[in-house]
Order: sequence, then structure tokens, then C-alpha cells
Amino acid sequence: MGQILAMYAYSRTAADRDAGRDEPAGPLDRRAIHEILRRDIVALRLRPGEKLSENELAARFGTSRAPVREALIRLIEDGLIEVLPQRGSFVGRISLSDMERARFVREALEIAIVRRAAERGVPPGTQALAEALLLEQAECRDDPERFTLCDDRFHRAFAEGAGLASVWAIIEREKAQFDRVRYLSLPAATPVDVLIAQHRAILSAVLARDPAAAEAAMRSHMAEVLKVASDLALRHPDLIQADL
Amino acid sequence: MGQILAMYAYSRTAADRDAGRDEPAGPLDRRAIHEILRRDIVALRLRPGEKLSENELAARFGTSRAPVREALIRLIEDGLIEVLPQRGSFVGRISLSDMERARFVREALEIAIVRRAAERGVPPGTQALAEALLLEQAECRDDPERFTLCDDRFHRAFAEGAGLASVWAIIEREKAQFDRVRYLSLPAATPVDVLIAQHRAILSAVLARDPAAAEAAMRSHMAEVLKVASDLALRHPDLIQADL
DNA sequence: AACATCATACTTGTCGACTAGTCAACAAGA
DNA sequence: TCTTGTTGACTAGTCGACAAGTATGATGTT
Repeated sequence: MGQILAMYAYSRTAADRDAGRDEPAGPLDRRAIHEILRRDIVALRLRPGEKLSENELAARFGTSRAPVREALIRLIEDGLIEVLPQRGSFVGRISLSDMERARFVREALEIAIVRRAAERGVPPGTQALAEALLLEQAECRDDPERFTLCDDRFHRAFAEGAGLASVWAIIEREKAQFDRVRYLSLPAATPVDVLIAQHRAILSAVLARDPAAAEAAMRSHMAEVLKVASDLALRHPDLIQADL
Repeated sequence: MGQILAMYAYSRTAADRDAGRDEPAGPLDRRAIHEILRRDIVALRLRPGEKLSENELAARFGTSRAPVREALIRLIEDGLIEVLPQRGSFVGRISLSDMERARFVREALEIAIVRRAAERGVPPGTQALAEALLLEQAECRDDPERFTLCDDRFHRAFAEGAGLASVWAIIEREKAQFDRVRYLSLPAATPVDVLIAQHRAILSAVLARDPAAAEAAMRSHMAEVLKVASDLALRHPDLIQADL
């Protein structure tokens, strides 16, 4: 890990790293730029504390500074970057208090979602999708990044099944805060089988129309997913927001 | 030519309405512009569907279009305006599905907040503040706008007391969706005494360290606060988003 | 050597002009 | 009368240049 960290030296890494990646060739609008940068930040390709020059980004995306600025403004709202006027824009360091807020919000909303799903039931398509995703999770137990993707889709399926797809958008915004930590902890994550078993328990409770059981299952799942984060964060002090 | 301008019935209304209002004289940055517009939209001084020309706004605020655009982008994220490229920016109509999402999110988060407050207790300052706000609410029972303000501060007090002030920021963003309806319904709102009694019940449950009671009290309070909205919205079809 | 000062090269913030796209009024033709 | 094409005004989106502020490093002085 230390070698990898060393590779991410500050200077012209952003351009180098993107050299091989596929970036849409055509003109990029602020939405596309926002999405690309968001992904780069969450996946730690842009490291916490790293400087983001509007000029450099404009050159990288082949536009002027205006679309870049507008994308950065959205990233500010996402809590992913900080702008110090006349000084520079920087990838936000991982803030423990932000993570705690994200954790709280996600737990509250996901519990409310599965409760409603259990109370009102979900359409058959949702059940089929959830079961398919469970199988896929078992398949890709050795590909943490793919598993993470399936994990997200599984959770989102309940929101959509309960008619609360738009609530998932809020969770997704908050989730970015500790997704960065998740990328740090992919090797040391909780055993996949445990997570799949928890997923199965959530699905069973929802299908059994048992809100209390669904809440309990989701609550313990959240505790499992999130507990890794805090001590892992402490092992990477350079990425953590200094105490205020 | 003059006729064309005259047909833009809304073109001068915004300026007219603001004629008497106090607007900071100095140069406004994107944050100030965003806040002013946000308040205008929530208070229905800018009506749903009304056109917002970047040029007009720039003239109104005495800046160029750049800060205005950046403020509008934040308002897009707040779900308060819609931008149709090359056509115009418009104050978003009140969307029933957005209101439902906001209702769901607020309920889930506020319940989680008071549960935690009841579980872990709140500092004495919070208790004093909440009690003071209860008295103030009783005082200004005849001033709906002031009461609304006290109402918000009462709810926020619990979030801050539970160490979750940042969660309140999320609630506040969502709240904007049905705050506009609240401005419509101020005359026909729920009797103030009922609301104050519910507030008192919430505070009592929290102070008694009874999470279940706190949740129940908050849940019924939310139901009360939010039930007016939907039928009231139907009485103002011009302000409502047409069904998709 | 240590300190103050200044020049320079950055940064974000702002501005006015330009582009491409949309819409409505209007005119020509069937 | 209806359709079609044109024109002109208006829109958001984009761009390059400049303003205002900051950090850095060289320079001159003590």
C-alpha cells in the first residue's frame, strides 16, 4: 500500500492517471464533468487534499473554465471538494463527522425504506431483481469492486420497489462520504458471505411482510457495513480531516 | 416591439415586488444570490412556473450572469428551479412526488433524531432552549410566519442537542418542497395549540429518555404537520406540477 | 547569516461578447 | 384559409480576458 501511495505523488498525476482511461471525446458539459470528477474522487483516483486547478481541469476536459467551475460547485455541495477563494480548490479530506452524518442518514433512510417495503409489499419485479442480485453477489465474491456495485444495486432495488427511488438519490449523495473509505478497505472488508447472508435476511423479512424483522436485519447490516470505516480511517491520517 | 415586451407580463413583476424589500446594496456573490432567490421561491414571492431570466436577475443583483448562473445551479440541486436549455429558467412547480419524498425523508430523519436524543439525552442548554421556544410559540400564536420560524428552531434544537446539526441541513433542504405549500396554507393551518401540545409531548418524551414515546410523538406530529399539504395543493392547480 | 521587501506566478472570481438553439410573429404561396 | 419559410428577438451555454487576492522565492539590506 505504501508503494501505491507513493505513486500518487501530487504533481501531474491527474493527467497521467487519465492517460489510459476512457474519457468521452466529445465536448463535455458540466454534468459530465461533475460525474467524472465525482467518480475519480470516490474511487480515490483523486486523493484527499490534492489540488484541483480549474485551469488544469479545463485543459483536461477540453473546455473553458466555466463548465468546470459549475461542476465544482456541485461537488462542493456534495461535500467532496473545498474551495478557498483566491487560493485553490482541493479534494476534501475525509471528515469523521461527515462520515458519521452520512452513516446516520443512511441508516435512518434505509430502515424507513425497508419498513415501508415490508409494510406495503414490493412488486414481483423487485423480488426477482433482488434474488438475481443475490446470486450475482455470490458469483463475484472475489471481485470486491463488482461486489460493491451489486451491493448498491441490491439496496437501491428496495427503494425502487417501495416507490421511493428518489430517496435513494439522497442516500447515494451521502454514501459518497464513506465510499471513499470503502475503497481503502476493500481488501480488509467484511467476509462476503456474511454480507450476502444479511442481504438474504433483509429480503426474507420484506417478503414475509414483517417490518420489525426487516428493520432489525437492516440495522445489523448497516452496523456491519459501517463499522470497518472508523478504525480504518485512523490508519490513513493523511486522508483524514484534521480535527477542527 | 413594445407590444412584445408588454406581453412579457411577468417581466417586471419580480422587480416590482422587490421594490420595497431590503436587498443588500453591495456586490452580491453566488451564495447571497442563492439565498435571496431561495427565500423568494419558498415564500412564493416567485411563483411556480414563473420565468427567471439570467439577464434580468443579473441586472437585479447588479452583477454579471456568471454569479447568477452559479446560484441557479444550486437551486436546481435544491429542486426549486428547472432549466430548459436555450429556452429559459423557471421556478419549479410544486411536485406532489417531490413533496412525498420530502415528507418521507423528513419523517425518517426527525424520528431517528428524537430517538437518539431520547436514548443519549440532551445537554441542559438544549432543554432550556426548547422550553423557551415553547413559550415563544405560545406567544406568537397569532403570527403564523413567526410561529413557523419558532417551529423550525424547535425542531432544529433536537438535532443540535443530539449532536446531529448537520443532519438538519438535509432536512432543511427537503423541507423547502412543502414549505411553499405551508405558505399557501398559513390561514388554514392546524390550530396552534395542537401543534404546541405535540411539541410538548416530544420534549417530554425526550427528557424522560423514552425513545419509543419520542418516536410516537414525533410521528403523530409529522402526520399533523403534513396532512394539510396534499388537499391544499389540489386547490391550487396552477402551482402544481402536471402529472408526468 | 537573518530579515524585510518586492516581483512574479499562481489561484478563484467576475465580466462582456459570442454561439447555438428555441419560439413567435409575420409574409409569401397554394 | 391553411401551410410553409423567414426573420428577429430571446434564451442558456461557452469562451477568453481581466480583476483581486495569495503564496513563493529572489533580491537587497542590515
